Amino acid sequence: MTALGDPTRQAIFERLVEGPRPVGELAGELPVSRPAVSQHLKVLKDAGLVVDRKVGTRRLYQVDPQAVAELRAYFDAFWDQSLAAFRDAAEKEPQDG
Amino acid sequence: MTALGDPTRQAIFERLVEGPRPVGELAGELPVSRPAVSQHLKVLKDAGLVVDRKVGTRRLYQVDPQAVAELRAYFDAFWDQSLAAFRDAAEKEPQDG
DNA sequence: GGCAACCGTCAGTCTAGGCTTACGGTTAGC
DNA sequence: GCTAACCGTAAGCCTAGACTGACGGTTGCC
Repeated sequence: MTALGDPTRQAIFERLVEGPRPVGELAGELPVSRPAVSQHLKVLKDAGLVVDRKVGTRRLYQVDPQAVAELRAYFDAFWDQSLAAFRDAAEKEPQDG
Repeated sequence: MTALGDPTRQAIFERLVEGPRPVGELAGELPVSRPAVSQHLKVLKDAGLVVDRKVGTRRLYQVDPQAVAELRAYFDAFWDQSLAAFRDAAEKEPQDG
């Protein structure tokens, strides 16, 4: 979660969802330098959100679907829980019924 | 996403999933002061993640299920997309046949 | 009215971390 | 071997923002 908190990192993440991309290409589309992108990618990689592989002199990064699945499950559980708590609170605090 | 990036804010958010809580109670469970919790709650509220209501002299905060639903949908779409891109990349880069 | 409990906001401090520049390492092509 | 392209890392700067202490406002109770 902390990894996706930064706007730049989220922008990188969203681009990597579409498919594998090299570092330089990402930096060209973003208002930050290439090293900055490289650092963000390291954070995303350490968080397990992206994977990388070398292709020639370039390095391709891509979103790991399994990590997204875990985030999905995280909010799935929270949705059920918050919905139940919300109904519960609505019953105890009836404003017009 | 930025709102949930901070660890303290995430801790608050996770507690509010279980049900409505007053500010002072949250502050008692966390290693930060009450004003800090109040400020975090403001951020969460501005982001639309939580809702609040006054009950006597206290103010109860709670997670808005609809906001969680949106986050869920966000990662849902990304999951499909990243999975498709992942398979695609695997076909183009067959390491062992 | 007076007191206590609970909370939001302001001002100020201080640290985490995002960014850039500079450097070195690796790979492809000749 | 030489050059160029691509990238990761280190050092340093600097701003956003997380936190605290102090204050005032509101509500409930006697």
